[in-house]
Amino acid sequence: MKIPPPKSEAELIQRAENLKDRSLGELALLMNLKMPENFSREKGFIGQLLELVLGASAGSKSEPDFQTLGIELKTLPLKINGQPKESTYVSIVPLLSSSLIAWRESAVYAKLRRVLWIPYLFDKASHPQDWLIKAPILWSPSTEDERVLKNDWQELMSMVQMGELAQIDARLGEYLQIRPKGMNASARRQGLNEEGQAIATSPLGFYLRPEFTNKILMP
DNA sequence: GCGTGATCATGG
DNA sequence: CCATGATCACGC
Repeated sequence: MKIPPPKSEAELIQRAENLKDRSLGELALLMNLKMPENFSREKGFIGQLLELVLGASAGSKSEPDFQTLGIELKTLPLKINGQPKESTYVSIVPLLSSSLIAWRESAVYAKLRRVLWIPYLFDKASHPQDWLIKAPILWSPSTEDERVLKNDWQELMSMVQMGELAQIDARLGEYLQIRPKGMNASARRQGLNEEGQAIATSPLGFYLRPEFTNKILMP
């Protein structure tokens, strides 16, 4: 079952709204996919299932999922109280960007300028096939959201570019944080030290804090 | 091997 | 309980 990409934002929204109150098992059946035996391993399954169902196209590229529409797709697991259960991965942290990057030219902005959020109820008490999809939210950051995101991004990227990797941890950033993003703790990438020399470091990613995605759910 | 899709697992 | 740091599968 191959779903073509949506031709317009309106078509994408309509598709997404048709998924409301449906279960993950239904969608997997529709796409002729088997639900994973071990969900704690295939962690990306739900995101990939929704990409397929909605006709997303970017694959593993560093671009928004719906390239021609400029829209990023994000699934968002909710606790039973309706609040986000986890942070949301945005993109890899560029460790070797030699020149200064403008916020609006960044991968983070490219992905966050317009996001289709698909929330779903993550409930450990039931099987993932019974988890329900909630109403989609097509979102763009408000002026104030963008101000904070840009500020976080600039402060964190400044540290990366100044070679202050040792001082970066997940406590920095109001909405946007940096955390490891690799196969495991021994994964290595090339970064810079304070002298501008190449050093080995962990691969890092930008993540949105759950406090922020909760504001998106309850504007 | 790297980036995307993310969630897991433990300490405090 | 929850955030931080660690981890897993897949496509290319």
